[in-house]
Amino acid sequence: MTGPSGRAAAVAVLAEVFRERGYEGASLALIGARTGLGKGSLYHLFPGGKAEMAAAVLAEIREWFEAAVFAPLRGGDPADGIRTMLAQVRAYFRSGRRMCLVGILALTGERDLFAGEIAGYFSEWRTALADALRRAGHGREADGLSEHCLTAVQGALVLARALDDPAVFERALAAWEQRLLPEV
Amino acid sequence: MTGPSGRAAAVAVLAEVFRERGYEGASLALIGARTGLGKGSLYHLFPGGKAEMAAAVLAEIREWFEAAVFAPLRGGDPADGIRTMLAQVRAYFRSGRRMCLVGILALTGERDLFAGEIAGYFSEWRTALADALRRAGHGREADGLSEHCLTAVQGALVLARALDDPAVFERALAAWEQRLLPEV
DNA sequence: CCGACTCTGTACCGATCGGTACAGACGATG
DNA sequence: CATCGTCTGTACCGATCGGTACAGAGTCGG
Repeated sequence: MTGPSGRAAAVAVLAEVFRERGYEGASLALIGARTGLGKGSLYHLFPGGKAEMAAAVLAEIREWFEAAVFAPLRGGDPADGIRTMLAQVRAYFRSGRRMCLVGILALTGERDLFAGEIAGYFSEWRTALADALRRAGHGREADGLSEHCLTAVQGALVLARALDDPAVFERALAAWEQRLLPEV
Repeated sequence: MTGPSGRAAAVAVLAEVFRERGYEGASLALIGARTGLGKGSLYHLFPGGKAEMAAAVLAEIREWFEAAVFAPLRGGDPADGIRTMLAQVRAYFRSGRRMCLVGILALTGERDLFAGEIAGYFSEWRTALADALRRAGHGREADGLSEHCLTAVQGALVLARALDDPAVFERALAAWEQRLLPEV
């Protein structure tokens, strides 16, 4: 019964491959090599082929963020939720060394294939953060702040990779920690 | 003597194709169809093939930004330079409907091929903006502000496309106009 | 009118693409 | 041991990939 666990392990590897090479750049040959799975196994786990692999990765990402980031933002102390978000995001993106697959898929032509998942991911994040900010005392600023914080995270990932300097990402997160949680 | 003008026209089309499909997604067949040029002409204009096409596009982008954005930031009135930058960026990215090719190339595996050009583009922009901000009165904030402004622009482009909502880009630019030019 | 040179359409190359077919290995159940 | 469903390696498919070769069309100065 290696079914679900095997698939989960494959999804984790797939996520890294898609992150590093993009959707088109992740060939089945490369995927096979990295996962250690032949085409037979691959198409047994993901009968829909490459598109289903990417969809599975997106679903897993969404579940992870839902549990680790969005839920803490929506429930409990809002300041704690924001602190949790910042810490989880810093860890998830490996301080700027790991890219955001959702952002990558949004940029290239495959956006149309996964438009719903991509938009849902960001829009859920944005509204969850806005909710926490509203409860934390930011009044009508909450919506704008939330949106700008997400753009800052995405942009910091792009710039960190473009300049090959993870410190860009760290500085962006530090600045937003001060901006979202002004109380000392 | 259609040489240089023909090449310039081809580069303009190439830029759009790469923006829409990414480097790997822009096949020679598609490039041929969009430019109206056969492989013979294509390889006559760009003997280095696809890599040289992308390099030519990157060079043209760099020249455009150098003249339209970086130079105004470095010389003349700093506030005017910043206003010019915001207006040119808004126009260039078509209010969020057009993507940043440099950012796209930075994310996928082709980054290594063009690492120097990509890093140069952002680093030139960052230092030019920081210079203007310093001269405009922002003291030691200038470096941080400049970097965060660039991340905001890149992130806003990603989010605008992910949510299929150019207003995200407009809101980000408006917010940064207020932040960089507080004087009314 | 002649080469010489620039340009371009077409045929073609080997490699690789994503995807399919299928035989057999494997483990559980009887 | 027989059987059945799950899993997997391998051979193969047509299509497309980026790139090359080359013949011929157009365009010059001489």
